[in-house]
Amino acid sequence: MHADDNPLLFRTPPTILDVALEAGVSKSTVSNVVRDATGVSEATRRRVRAAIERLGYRPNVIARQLVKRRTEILGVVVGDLFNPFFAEMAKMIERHAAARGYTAMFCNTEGDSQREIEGVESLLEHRVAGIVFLAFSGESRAMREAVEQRVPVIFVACSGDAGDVVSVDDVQGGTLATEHLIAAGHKRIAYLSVPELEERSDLMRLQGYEDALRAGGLGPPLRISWSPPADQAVVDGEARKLVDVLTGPERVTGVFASNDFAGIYLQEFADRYHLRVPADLSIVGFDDIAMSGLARIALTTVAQPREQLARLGIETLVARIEGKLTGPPQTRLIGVELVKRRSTARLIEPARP
Amino acid sequence: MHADDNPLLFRTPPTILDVALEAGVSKSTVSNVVRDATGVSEATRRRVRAAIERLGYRPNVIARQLVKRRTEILGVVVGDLFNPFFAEMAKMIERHAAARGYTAMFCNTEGDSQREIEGVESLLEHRVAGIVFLAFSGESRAMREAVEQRVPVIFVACSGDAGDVVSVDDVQGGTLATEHLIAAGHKRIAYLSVPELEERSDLMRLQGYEDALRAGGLGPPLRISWSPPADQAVVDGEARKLVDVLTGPERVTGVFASNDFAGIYLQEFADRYHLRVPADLSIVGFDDIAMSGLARIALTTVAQPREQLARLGIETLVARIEGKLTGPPQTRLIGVELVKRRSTARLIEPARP
DNA sequence: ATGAAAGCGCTAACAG
DNA sequence: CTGTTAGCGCTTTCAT
Repeated sequence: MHADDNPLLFRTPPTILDVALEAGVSKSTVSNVVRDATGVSEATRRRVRAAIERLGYRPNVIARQLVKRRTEILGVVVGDLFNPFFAEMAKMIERHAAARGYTAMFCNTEGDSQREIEGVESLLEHRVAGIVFLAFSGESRAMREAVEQRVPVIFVACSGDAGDVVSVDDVQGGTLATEHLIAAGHKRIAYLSVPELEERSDLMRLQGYEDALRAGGLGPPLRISWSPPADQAVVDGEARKLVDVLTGPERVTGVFASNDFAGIYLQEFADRYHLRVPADLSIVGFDDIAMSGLARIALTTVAQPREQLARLGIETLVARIEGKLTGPPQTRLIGVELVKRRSTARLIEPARP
Repeated sequence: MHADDNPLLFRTPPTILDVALEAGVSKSTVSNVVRDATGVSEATRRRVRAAIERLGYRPNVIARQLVKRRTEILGVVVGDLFNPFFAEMAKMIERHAAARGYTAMFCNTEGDSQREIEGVESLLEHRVAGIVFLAFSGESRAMREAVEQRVPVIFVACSGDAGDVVSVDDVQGGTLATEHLIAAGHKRIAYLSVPELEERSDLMRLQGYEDALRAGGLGPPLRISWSPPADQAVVDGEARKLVDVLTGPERVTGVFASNDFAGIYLQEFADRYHLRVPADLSIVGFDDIAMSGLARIALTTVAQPREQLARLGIETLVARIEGKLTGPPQTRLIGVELVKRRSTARLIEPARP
């Protein structure tokens, strides 16, 4: 009947033609059955189904993609799966994509823009139907081409101007976090960022921090860049020992960390140096990853509604892909909430002379 | 020259034919240039390269896959990205795959065997070159067909008999963990597992636990199944309040948790009930995820060499794919080490009458 | 060194 | 209701 007499061993996967031969019909009929197209008699349908079953036929998505000139693969560009925020987002993105019939192809950029470009390049070669950026380090040639070639792009929990954006209001979040510290009586409040966070979100959270500082009559802003668990950090462009920033009379008493990952590692750093959190140092994070909610971590943080971001992100991207959404890129900003936990407390000022 | 006069807007991606026309050569020549094949004069090569650049041509991987009848996509079946162990493994697997020219396609099964089957099915339809299981819930039809159709399969940090295995010695790990508790004077030691862990690893760690218990003259084994953060747990098949197991004169003083995730949530549970870890309860985990190393968590645990697992796993799988490794499935078990931290301590026995 | 031609497995008109 | 046919964009002999 078909090429291989031993259908169970060492066979090359059966094709639609094998099924057609086996069922005694034409390729098209098999195709119609497989695609659940109308206009196939119930009898034929059954016969074809039986043949498919017998042969263990599985449609070759690649051939289908080639002729339809589109895939149902979504590219997902992730900052760093090591950071639970990305891992949790990645999981939700994958789930929503799968629910809508799309498969996810991941690229972990590890914050490296070269890897990001290569990743996008590879996604584009695979002709993904759309790209989800969970982190985006900046415009590049690959990006521009992606847009030119009309691959819909969405920025989820980050931002870029090549496509739709579904994100939180980073400025508002930064303000919320900083206001919380100000309200607790802190005067010297720093902004801490780690290299893993992509630049735009970083800048906007910094912006919110600066706004709040100014509004509170405090200042000047103090910006710390730190790669945990290093001893050194860059403070306002100058290399200093991090511990020096957190001790002494002029010490920083409140830190708004650009994300929970940074906040938790700062807390770890404080523990190591016997600085008490929150007695000596109050810390606010951003994201509200699961870990931050543990009693032992108890990080006060700005919560990102991850589930909502993922859902809206996929919804929007799929609408673009399927042509149900047209027009210029849309930005949808979701409000954030501060979750108060035990990493922040009212500042106990030493008595002044 | 080619179909679209405005190459920057709304164009369908240029094909190899567009490039050929643009460069004034044949498709084959372009193909030869793209694939860096020998036998193309330097002059032609340059002309073709220029045309590619001008048009922004990017080879269509799908067409290539169709004709070569193989992809360079690796399917990765992940248990649950929410668990940092999987997230960290996923990241490393992706990195090693990318380093060898393979792209990763992920399926998050969330411990659900139905989702696992659908995921594998989808991977198979996409004609992935191989499948990496980071979690495996059991044999299924899809699995059997995967093997029949000769898609190489590898089980990393888990096990199955349809392909090669690169994993740790779960029994040894379970023994190590339990022996540590025994050596610290604990008499009533329980084994705790959460539903997310796949069955085979679970069973083997349980086995190691039972072995150690027996060797230490202790017993009978006590097995707790718990879904954090529930109050109830199933203890030796019987539903009980978890807190009751951990309090009272006959209380369990040492727990070997089947993974860090479970261990950390048990610690959280203990904190909530004001049980002191390790004074009232010693906990040993398994995996050594980054979180366990934080001073505030400080979970004693059996470390899985994740980097090594990922590297060996991809190495082996790629060797199978490329035909450099043949013969029956191989199992490679890697030794584990106990990392002692502050979640375990010597048992202070109350004075006996 | 280059080109022509035959598919890879499938879908989608269009005929019958 | 079913079959025929013409590609999708690429690789790969085989000629030239």
